[in-house]
Amino acid sequence: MRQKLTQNQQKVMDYLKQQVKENGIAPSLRTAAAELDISHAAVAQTLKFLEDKAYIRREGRYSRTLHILEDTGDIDAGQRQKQIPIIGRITAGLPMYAQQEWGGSLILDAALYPGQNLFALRIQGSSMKDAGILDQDLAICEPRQYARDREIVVALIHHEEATVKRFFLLPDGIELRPENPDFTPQIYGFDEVLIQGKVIGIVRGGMEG
Amino acid sequence: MRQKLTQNQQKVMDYLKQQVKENGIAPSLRTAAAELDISHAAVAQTLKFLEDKAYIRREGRYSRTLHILEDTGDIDAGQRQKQIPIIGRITAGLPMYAQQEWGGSLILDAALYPGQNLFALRIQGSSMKDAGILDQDLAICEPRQYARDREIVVALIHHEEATVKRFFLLPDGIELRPENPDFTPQIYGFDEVLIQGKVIGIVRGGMEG
DNA sequence: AAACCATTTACATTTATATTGACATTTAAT
DNA sequence: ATTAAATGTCAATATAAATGTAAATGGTTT
Repeated sequence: MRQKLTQNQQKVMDYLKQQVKENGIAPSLRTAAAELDISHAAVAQTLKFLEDKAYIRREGRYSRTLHILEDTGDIDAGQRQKQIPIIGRITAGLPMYAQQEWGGSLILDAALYPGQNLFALRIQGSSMKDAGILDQDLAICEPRQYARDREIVVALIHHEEATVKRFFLLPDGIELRPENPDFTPQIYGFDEVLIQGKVIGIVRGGMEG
Repeated sequence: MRQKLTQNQQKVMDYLKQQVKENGIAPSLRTAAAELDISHAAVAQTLKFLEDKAYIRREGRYSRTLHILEDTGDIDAGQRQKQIPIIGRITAGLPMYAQQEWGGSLILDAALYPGQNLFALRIQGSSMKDAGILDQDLAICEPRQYARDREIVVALIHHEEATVKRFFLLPDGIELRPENPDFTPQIYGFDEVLIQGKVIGIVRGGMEG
């Protein structure tokens, strides 16, 4: 939804529309200023507001070309919104919703994260630091019961602890490798690890401090 | 269960819902006051009650942004989506609004990223790797003309090159420090660097392969 | 009595508007 | 090419309007 215009902005807007319609080109700042009986810089300032509010679009630095934007507004936004749950803990295969979050859900861009039944997991610790996954990040995950070599996955170890690691398939087991030299890779038997999903993205917020 | 509203509070609540739906933004106190035919302070007071009872949520001290909350205490999903532009290039000191050479737009969670006029910047290179910011990530930025010590900022160097670095204020200049040992910090004079914004979040997608 | 509703008044902050003057760029004339 | 005029930009500044907040006060409802 476009922001509404103030009275003054509407006046300038109307004037612009009329001028463009009559002459095919926008008037110069000083011409407009004279007709509107204000200073040229004031006109320039109002044009800035109009551009901010997406009513007009100007091109180039010193050109007078100016487009009047119709209200075509990107309404496709509604289709692009996707709401996924934020999982707190994963225990015994049953994901538990994290209620301490914002209602336990996260809005994200469907265009960026294709797939269905995605979920988000809040990262604890910095074991995947070198993969650009930090403590408190939200990992966007796609549910999966299997994994391919070198993928970053959400794994449940011993039906208890959920962790995010890089997955390696060994001849006789599974290696879950952190991406941080302070942590050591762990090797498990096939029956010790349950793959829960694959990490397909990261969302980090709250970098206020 | 939420506390029930009084008749008056319900009236104001209904009015707010309708206004937010129509205009996408809450009316000013005095506008609301005029339409409800009470004083502006009365509206403010009722808003406080509504916020206490978790029916609405307001942001900032002097901002008009207001969210309608659902029964569960969540922000209504419709209000939680926020669409921000993805800035493609930052060129020659042009102010932000002029650079909207559509790299597209991004939907994100308004609850996670408060603030107005946010924009996104696609990261090139891995100079901020150790801060968990990787190549091709989308940096969520808040427009800012200044920066505080140690903040991660978007800076324009010599009116040409836009970079994301950690900001340090020195006695006689500015240090822009990468977070990657392969890169070296750079020191600039005050007039060589233009702060364009502050990085408040990261969105990473496409970790398919 | 306590919670709620409402008013008036004063105040701080933000946003919009406007001015002036200097400057850089473009355009047109020479 | 040079010059002059027109034009857009920018900075500093100022003012007005809109807006949210707070305090003091009193009425109404429960």
